[in-house]
Amino acid sequence: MEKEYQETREELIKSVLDRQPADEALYNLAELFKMFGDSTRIKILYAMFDTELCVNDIAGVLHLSQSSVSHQLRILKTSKLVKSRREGKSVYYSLDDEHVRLILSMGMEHVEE
Amino acid sequence: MEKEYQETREELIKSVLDRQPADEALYNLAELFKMFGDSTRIKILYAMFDTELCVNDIAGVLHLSQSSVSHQLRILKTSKLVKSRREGKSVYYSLDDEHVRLILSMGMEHVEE
DNA sequence: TCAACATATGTTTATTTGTTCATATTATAA
DNA sequence: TTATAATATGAACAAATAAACATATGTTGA
Repeated sequence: MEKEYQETREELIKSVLDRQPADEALYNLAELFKMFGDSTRIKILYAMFDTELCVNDIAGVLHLSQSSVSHQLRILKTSKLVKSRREGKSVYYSLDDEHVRLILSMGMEHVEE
Repeated sequence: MEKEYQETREELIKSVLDRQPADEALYNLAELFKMFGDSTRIKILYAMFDTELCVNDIAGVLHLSQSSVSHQLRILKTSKLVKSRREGKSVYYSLDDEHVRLILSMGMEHVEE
């Protein structure tokens, strides 16, 4: 009856709230995925999937402007998705973390279905 | 020497290009991640992590407007991340795919470090 | 120190996108 | 069939953001 349904519903709502991660965690999670949510950045990340590359190489390979690549790399670095090291005039970028590869692969799997 | 380095470099570039997925696949991948790249949508998805919910419940639990939730659910449904079934006046939404849970979990793991 | 090369960064602009408000659609019960 | 509840949708607006352009910074070799 009505009363029982109400209680069950409230319990459901309560359990959802209990399981729901803190807003801050979810905000950070969204920020993380946002990094992968742009074609240019995805291309850059994939190009570095198993090798480090310098800015000019990335721009050349992907037919992007140096400025655009540099801007995006900065964003990716701020988000700790890539790291860099300087060698002479060049700066070599690479994926910062095995998780980045995992997330990329997992997403690609889903898309390829 | 210069020549050898050049060849190695060119080979590297070539191998990167060989491994790089098609632009269309990368575009689709970016579109997928874009869905997870918004706080509101992430909250909605997480709320449905292990239960179906109707629009009003989601709006109530997450303190969002009915309109906003409905708009976002439509976007999520178009992207095949959620599915829905109607029961009387209510429409129940749930995650469409085990991959969605996996991607959420993988991302959360990375964030929680 | 100066020229060149590689990268970084500031600014502007155009586009995308999430929210709100108003209204339409759909379904149920009286 | 009419009132009400639940959801969907269209339009306007504001905020976020990616790209382009110009310029600055840093590095090396002559």
